[in-house]
Amino acid sequence: MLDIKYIVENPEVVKEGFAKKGCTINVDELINLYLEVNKLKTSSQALAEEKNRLSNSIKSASSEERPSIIAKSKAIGEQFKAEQEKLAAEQAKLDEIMWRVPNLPSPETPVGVDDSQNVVCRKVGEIPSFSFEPKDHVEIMEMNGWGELERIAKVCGSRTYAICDELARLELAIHLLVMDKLAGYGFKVITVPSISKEKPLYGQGYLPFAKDEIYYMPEDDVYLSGTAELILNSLRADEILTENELPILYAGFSPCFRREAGAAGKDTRGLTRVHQFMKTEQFVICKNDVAESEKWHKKLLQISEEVLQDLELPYQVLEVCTGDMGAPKYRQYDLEAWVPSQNCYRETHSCSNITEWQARRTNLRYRDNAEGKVRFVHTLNNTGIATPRALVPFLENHQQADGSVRIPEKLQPYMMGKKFIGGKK
RNA sequence: GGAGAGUUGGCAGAGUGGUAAUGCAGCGGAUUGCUAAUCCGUCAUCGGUAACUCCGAUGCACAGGUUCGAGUCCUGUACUCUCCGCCA
Repeated sequence: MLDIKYIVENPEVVKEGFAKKGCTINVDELINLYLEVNKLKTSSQALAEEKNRLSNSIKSASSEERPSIIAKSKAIGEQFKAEQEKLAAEQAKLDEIMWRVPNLPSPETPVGVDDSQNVVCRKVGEIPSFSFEPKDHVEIMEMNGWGELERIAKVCGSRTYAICDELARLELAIHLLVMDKLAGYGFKVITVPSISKEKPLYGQGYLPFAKDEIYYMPEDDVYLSGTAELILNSLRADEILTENELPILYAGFSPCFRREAGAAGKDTRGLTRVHQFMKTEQFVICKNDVAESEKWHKKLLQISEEVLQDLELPYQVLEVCTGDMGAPKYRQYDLEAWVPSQNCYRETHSCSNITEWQARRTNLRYRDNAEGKVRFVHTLNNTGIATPRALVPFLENHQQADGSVRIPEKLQPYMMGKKFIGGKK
């Protein structure tokens, strides 16, 4: 959500931002609607004022005066009610649009229409060369008896997964590694529910944009969360924090659910794109200052790069272009890890600065120390790690000739000291 | 699932139909001057205004209703607490 006053005062800036984001909302119509709503507010407030004045005079009025004042007040009340209804209708129109207004992109963000125009910032780590015919992750799992992908699809449907033995342990071990790392950086580790009411989905900016992506359970009027960001973004909703509480850093773990409705036919093999997965999420609430939130944005990126480095995976850093960024985002980096079987990099992390766009939706504010003013916070989010997707590059990059998989040094303490898992017995 | 109690500003907490007390914290100001204290001001959102320290509207969990007038009365919903039941 943007500040409507900012839109009114900077229509050209907003038009340019909308164009870059591929947003078709008509800014001039929006502004006119706002001005119309204000006019109605002014006129209905004048009636309210008169109505209050009359009502309050009744108490001290004599019994002869009362009936005529009551009659007058009643008549104005009717007028007021009619005016209110008009106002409510226009206000609802305005609100409906405001909930669809995207964040404006940062001036540094590359302008583009789709992912083909994302910019590669750097490549880190060496792409492995194998002295044998490398397998893809599904073959490695089959060879080691680590998967039940076909059977589980019959039981639970497509895009589900079941993994076994050392690989099951590995999945959890990676999350523990990431949680410990985040805790070391001062993040508060928190496990959150995967069940959400509707309001947080608007707060995050999932709704009204991506209704098809979300599981909904009508019996209970609740949704399944696609990310802990959803819950963490609303955890402090409606609060007025003190500036001294900031920044607030959360490392949120949760099972995540996505319908993947828009991804028919894509990544149907293996663990890349499943309906249910686990994610440890980085979430930051900081002061309303772009320099401050950009500093945190870089920090979150650095932490997730470290995660990939600890896992010894080659990766590239992308700066996502305006047309490929979601509506909430001011600036976004993606990390992609090398997947040998696909001969390309595939997304593992998505790191975003949302500035105050979500805070306006959740009404999350803080009182500024310097002036005692109430301001909206800035929020940022980044993947810590998401599994089983991260297991795809992991298994494929670390596979050995005998089918075993090497465990990087940083991860070994979480795997009971093992240097390899699987392979010929 | 059943019964009862509750939800008032950043926090605490009064207020049983007639303009939301008071205390604490934070912020601003003044005064005193042995390291702190005293006093004054200060809730949020929105509209008017070039702007405000000015004027006004709205807000007592949320949504309706009754009334000239609702924090207060009525209905529904959400959430919290207590007890009972069920349960991995």
